[in-house]
Formats: sequence, C-alpha cells, structure tokens
Amino acid sequence: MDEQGYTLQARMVKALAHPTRLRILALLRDGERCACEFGPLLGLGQPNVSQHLGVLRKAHVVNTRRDGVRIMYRLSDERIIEVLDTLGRIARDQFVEAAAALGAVA
Amino acid sequence: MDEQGYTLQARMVKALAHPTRLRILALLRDGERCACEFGPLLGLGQPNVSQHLGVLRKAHVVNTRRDGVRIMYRLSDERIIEVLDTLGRIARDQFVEAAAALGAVA
DNA sequence: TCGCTATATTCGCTAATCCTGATAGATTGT
DNA sequence: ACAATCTATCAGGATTAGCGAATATAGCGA
Repeated sequence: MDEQGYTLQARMVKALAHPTRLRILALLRDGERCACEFGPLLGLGQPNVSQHLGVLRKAHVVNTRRDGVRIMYRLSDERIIEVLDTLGRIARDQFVEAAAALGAVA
Repeated sequence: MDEQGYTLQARMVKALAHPTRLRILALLRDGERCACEFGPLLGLGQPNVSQHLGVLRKAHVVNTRRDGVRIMYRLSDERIIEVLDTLGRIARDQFVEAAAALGAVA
C-alpha cells in the first residue's frame, strides 16, 4: 500500500477512535436508527451527538437517509461490525491479561 | 459492553489512528523488527519514530524485547493484522466507490 | 572508564479534537 | 405563513496530539 493509502485508512480509523462513536456504532449494529435516538440512549446532548455523527458521516463510516423530519443512520459497510468485534475482543483480552499481571504482583 | 469498555477500546483504536503508525504495523506484519529499521524505511526522524512506537507500546498494540542495544518490536496480537486488513479493504472500496461517483458526474 | 550507537524522553510550539451553549436550516402540521 | 420538531453548524475555550530540536538513558566494546 502506498503512503496515501495509509492516510486514507488512518482517516477512517480516526473516525472510530472515540468512545461515544464506538457506542453509536454498536447501536447501529442491528440496523438503522434515527439520529434522535442516540442522545437519550447515550445520555448526551443533541449537538454533541450530531457532531459525532458528522465525524462518522464525513469518514463514510455511516450513511444517511432522510425520512421526513428524521435522519436515519446506518453502517456503510457490514465489515465494520467485524472490525469492531475483533477490536473489542483484543482490548478485553489485554485488559484481562493486565489484570492478571497485577494480581500476580499482589 | 459497558461505557468503560468502550473507553478502553477507543484507547486502542486511537493508537492505530495515524498513517505513520499504520505503516509501522504493516512492517510488523511479517514478524518482529528492530526499532532502528523504521526510520530509514519510512523516511522519518528517530524521535518521531520513537514517539509513535511509544504510543503503540502504551496502548499494548505492540510488545518489545531487548536484544543488546536494540529493541525489537512485534505485534502483541495476531488479530491486529486481520483488523488492519479489513479496514484497509473497506477504505479502498470506499475510495473506489467515491472515484466512480465522481466519474459518473463528469 | 570512555566513547559510540540505539532509544527514549522532554520541551516549546502549532494544530486538531472535544464539549457546551447559541444559532441556523429543513420539514411537517395547522 | 407560522409554530413545533429534528438536525446541523457555529463560536468559544479547554484539552490533547503531533513534530522537531535538544537532552537523557542504556548497553556494548575498546
């Protein structure tokens, strides 16, 4: 892959690199949702949610569709679920590993 | 997953979210490498490389081993390759898609 | 010990990210 | 047209990331 390819890839990864955005994506795992749902579900304010959705949109991680007043969000690519699942497992395993290492010390 | 889980996951994802670090990880795909290799291979200065390696280290994306004066780096988890491959394919496909859309306009 | 190489860290700066509060745009129903 | 709702964007200030230059640290060999 060339240097520009890594820049493109990094742009997408950066869009995933925030707990709120990961939580939004987890909510989109089972299908599309109205933008209005995320705020109440995550306990966040409307502008904050909208900005995070904007980050995901600009990075083409999600697509949107208008339904009257509402904007429906969905994952742009099913493989994103796979990526998030694997990353989640890696993070969890390493957390367990780190905890075990701490336990061994004590 | 709980909120803290997403924070942990985000911390790991953030560590991947830089073109230089993606390039470093690509070089580690086939096995461990000396820290000294990355600078020349990537055309970057030593402090810069060391800082990026530090980010990957703190996020436990890579592990290290000392071999005399040299520090050998390797991926901490094979599944990271899988994640990067999938992300790379997604990014590439979307780039192609965007290019096609531009072409359709012209 | 001294010098040499390889790494890591610190510092100062610039740029980017994130959050909140206020404002603007778009769509529907009356 | 107007009001109500949903969504996006702007403005600000605080925090964090990134980089280069300089400085520290660690191991090796003479």
